[in-house]
Amino acid sequence: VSKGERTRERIIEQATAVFNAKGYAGASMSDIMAATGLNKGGIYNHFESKDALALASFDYAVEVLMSRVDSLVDAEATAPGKLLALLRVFAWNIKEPPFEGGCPLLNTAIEADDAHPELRDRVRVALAGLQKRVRAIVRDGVASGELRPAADADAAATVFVATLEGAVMLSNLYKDRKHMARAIDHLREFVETSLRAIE
Amino acid sequence: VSKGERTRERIIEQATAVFNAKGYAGASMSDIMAATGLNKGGIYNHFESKDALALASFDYAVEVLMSRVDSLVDAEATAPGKLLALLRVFAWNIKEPPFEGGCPLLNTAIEADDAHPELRDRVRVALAGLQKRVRAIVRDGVASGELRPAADADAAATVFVATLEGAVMLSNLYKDRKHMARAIDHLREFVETSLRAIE
Amino acid sequence: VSKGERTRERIIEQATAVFNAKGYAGASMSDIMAATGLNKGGIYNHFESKDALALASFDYAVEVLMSRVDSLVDAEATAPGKLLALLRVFAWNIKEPPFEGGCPLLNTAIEADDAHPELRDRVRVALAGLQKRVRAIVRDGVASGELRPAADADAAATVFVATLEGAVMLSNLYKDRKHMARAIDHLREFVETSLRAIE
Amino acid sequence: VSKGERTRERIIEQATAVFNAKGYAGASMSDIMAATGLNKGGIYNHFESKDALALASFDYAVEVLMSRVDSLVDAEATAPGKLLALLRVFAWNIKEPPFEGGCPLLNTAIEADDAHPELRDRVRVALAGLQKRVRAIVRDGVASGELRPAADADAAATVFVATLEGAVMLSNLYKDRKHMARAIDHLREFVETSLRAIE
DNA sequence: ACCGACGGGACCGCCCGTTGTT
DNA sequence: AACAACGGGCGGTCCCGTCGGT
Repeated sequence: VSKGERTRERIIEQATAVFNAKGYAGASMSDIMAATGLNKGGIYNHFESKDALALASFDYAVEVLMSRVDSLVDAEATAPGKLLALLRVFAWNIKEPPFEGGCPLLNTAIEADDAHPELRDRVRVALAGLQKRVRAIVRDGVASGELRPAADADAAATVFVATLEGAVMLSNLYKDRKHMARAIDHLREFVETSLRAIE
Repeated sequence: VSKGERTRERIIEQATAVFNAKGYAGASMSDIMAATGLNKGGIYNHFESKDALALASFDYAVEVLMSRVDSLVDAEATAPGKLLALLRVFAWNIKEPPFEGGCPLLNTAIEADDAHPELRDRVRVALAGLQKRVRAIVRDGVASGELRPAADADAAATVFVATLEGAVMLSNLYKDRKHMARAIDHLREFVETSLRAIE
Repeated sequence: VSKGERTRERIIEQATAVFNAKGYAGASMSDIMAATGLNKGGIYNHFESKDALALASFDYAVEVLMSRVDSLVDAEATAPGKLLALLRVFAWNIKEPPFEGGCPLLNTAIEADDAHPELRDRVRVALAGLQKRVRAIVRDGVASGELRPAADADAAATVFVATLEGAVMLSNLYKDRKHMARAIDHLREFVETSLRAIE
Repeated sequence: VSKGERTRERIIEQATAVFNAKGYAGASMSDIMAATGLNKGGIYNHFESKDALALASFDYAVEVLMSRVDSLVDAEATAPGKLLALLRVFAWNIKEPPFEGGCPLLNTAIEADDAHPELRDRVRVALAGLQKRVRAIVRDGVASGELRPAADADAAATVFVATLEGAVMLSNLYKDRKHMARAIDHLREFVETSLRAIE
């Protein structure tokens, strides 16, 4: 791995933190210069524009987030276990956030929606990936008989993502994890009483 | 009402639309000049800074939002009726949004969280108001026997707001109302099976 | 005439001098700020971009140049007289240049040719106007019998403009009016021996 | 010839094209990197600054230009023949330009006049060389009796260069060779009727 | 001999807010 | 009450040139 390669990675890591805390528009290249300790020339050697850096940073954030999902969800064998694992990921993210300033998916979805088409498309893909994950778990669970046949995979995907992202917003706004805890309790109850197959 | 008073109102209304679509940092005074048809001096006569206008605009947005809540919720007599009415408010907001660019509460919560303390405090108050509303309905419902005694008013408040705001984000991101529809279906089911008193 | 109007004129006058001396690309907005004594905001209030100012400046330069042509050429009654008057205009421009840095038409033609289509189109129009002027004089002179019937108006237009602009370049390069003087002598001879009707 | 030597030549050749098309100020080292396929270090190994490269490029352009002059003029034996050969060089340059973007002598004379003293001095030398050439031909022609004794060598030098360079400007500006054709016709006529000795 | 990372600075354009003028 | 001129400053981008490495 060359020196430039490592610098590029370092820039992305630092920039992701800055972008997530201040927003893409709110973060200036000067902020990123300060965070990386590099000068203008040093950054523009690796990224041809602020936008290019923003996209790379978002991709990196998604990668980090999904690796957390993978590590906990893949460790579980059953469908209900995987769903509960996903809830623990969000609890983890609140307790030990990978990035300051809240969930990059939510933040970017809000900011990019009307302002930044390219970024918006990437959030769509990323959030669709998260929903697809839930959907697949539910479908597999239905097929294996762990979840009841009537379980609606699409609906579950929306409900999980919406509730959890909404709870991220509330917990960060009030700096109080109780909102996430309540959302998780609710979804756990939802899994147990509405999705899990009746023995 | 004086002429100046009416101008001030007009500025706020137009500015609210601009701020909600572009964000507080992303919207420039030029944007607001263009939206209002006024010149700099005309605006700064009524607001001493961009920030002051932002605060007034946010307050106005909350007012509009809450009046929708009032109009539908107050028309219902029972606790379950009021909860379902709240769901209809969010369906309404998706179908006929009072402002372009999504829910001002959510947008502002995301943008102001780390960047704008004054605004963040107001979002806290506004979202607390919304939760308090749910909480009061649930408590009244429990007291009146319409809802089961075990219904957790605090948890319900968080779950309602989190799920609905999360669904606003998804529906706006994908320009597809189905996410809101699913969230509403879920919450309706939640009301019927977990909150409503068993006869 | 409002104050802003007068400021705008002043900016154009000063900017024309700067642009003509340093070229459009070579002149910075800072140079123009220094020349006008105004700040960025003050200039961008009157011109939406450096380009817009460049175009206005070029138009102004052409105006000044053509007014010199008008004042001397229109004072003459005969075709040969008008042609010789045009030569005196170029002598005047060398002796008392309206702008530092040479002929704006020549400078702009060279710089804009490959780099600035909008400006190039304006130079084309301006230089075509100058040639048209010569052409009209020659045609009128032929019609009136002052010039010989074989006089080629188109060729004369090209020869006059090419020779004089080339002489401007040489005189400015060597800071020596003799090149212009020689070009003028040559063209005067050309008028007398090749164009003027034989009595 | 070493490898470095050949690289140096290649850089100069490519840079000359870039400088002539974009101007010395308008051309960036990035442009030259792109044109040469070399990287910064590769170029700065051979030239200590952009300026040094600009000077070398100008010298190279002059060399190419003068070799065209030599090849056609030296092939002629008589003074009038040499003068007409010079006209054919300019026709050739318009039809098959050695460099994109017009005559390097004219371009550089215009751009460097007020902005780049070192370069300006070199243009002076180069254009003085061209005029000296004409002057020598005329003087030799007078001495040999091919041209009439009254022929003014200095004036002829100025007139030739001014008219031809002016015509280069017009032909390039309008992308139309007719201006050069007219200038050449005029100068040919000038040679025949004003310079050539009367038999 | 050549590459590539990087510093430091200048560019144009836009920003917000003030001030004088209608 | 509203307009319009203007100051001062920061935004992202690109520049030239240096220097460590290959």
